[in-house]
Amino acid sequence: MDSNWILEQEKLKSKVICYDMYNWQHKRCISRVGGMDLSFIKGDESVACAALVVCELPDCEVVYEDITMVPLTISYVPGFLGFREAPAIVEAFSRLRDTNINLVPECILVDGNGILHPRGFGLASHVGVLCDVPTVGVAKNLYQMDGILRDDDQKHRISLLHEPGDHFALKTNSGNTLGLAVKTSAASTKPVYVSVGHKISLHTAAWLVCLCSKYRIPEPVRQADIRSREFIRKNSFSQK
DNA sequence: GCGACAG
DNA sequence: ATCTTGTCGC
Repeated sequence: MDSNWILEQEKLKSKVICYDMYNWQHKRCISRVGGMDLSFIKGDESVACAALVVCELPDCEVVYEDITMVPLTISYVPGFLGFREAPAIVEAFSRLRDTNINLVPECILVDGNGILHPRGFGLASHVGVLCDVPTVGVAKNLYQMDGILRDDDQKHRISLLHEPGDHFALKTNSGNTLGLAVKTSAASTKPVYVSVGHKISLHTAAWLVCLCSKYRIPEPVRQADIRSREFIRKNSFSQK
């Protein structure tokens, strides 16, 4: 079952575009940024709450939200997160396109990695290709691979990050830059790991993440996280 | 065999 | 991911 997933990732990965398809950064014309996240229930592996929110710049005011309970068919397997979480987001994005095309965001921030992934195809790229929308991967923890390690050198470079916007490249042994460790808020010690999802350059991706960050986690993703958790709590799905 | 392992 | 409250500090 794993080999089929690898073939599927390789097939979809060939469609990934790692450069800007629009000139938002130069013209400063981004108006809406999406964010997605899934929350789970402690003792229930069968369902999860998926959230897709749309924030409007420059203040990241939430102008749209789609919070839904979704069935889970696949368990979490490191390296294959897309197969577990992408379907719910693809459906939510499809609903948004069908019902509120005027609120469709220019880009979606995804919690998880883009091409900063063992096979270059993380959740953010998965969502980007399936929805054919620009995406950025924003991971809270580093997925170690190819010489990109949480070693002392890594810790040292993190300690050198001071101002929001400070960052350093995450390079493989062969010298390829797969992502950036970015300090997004003055208060946080931990950086966020940004990588290209689809149809955006790494530089623009980091710029956008910083543009949307009031706290460590960029607002669109943070709001999706808050709202999906709250939905589970209010509906007492936890007492199962 | 042992350790690693986004969410 | 989730289990979990308050608390120390800017």
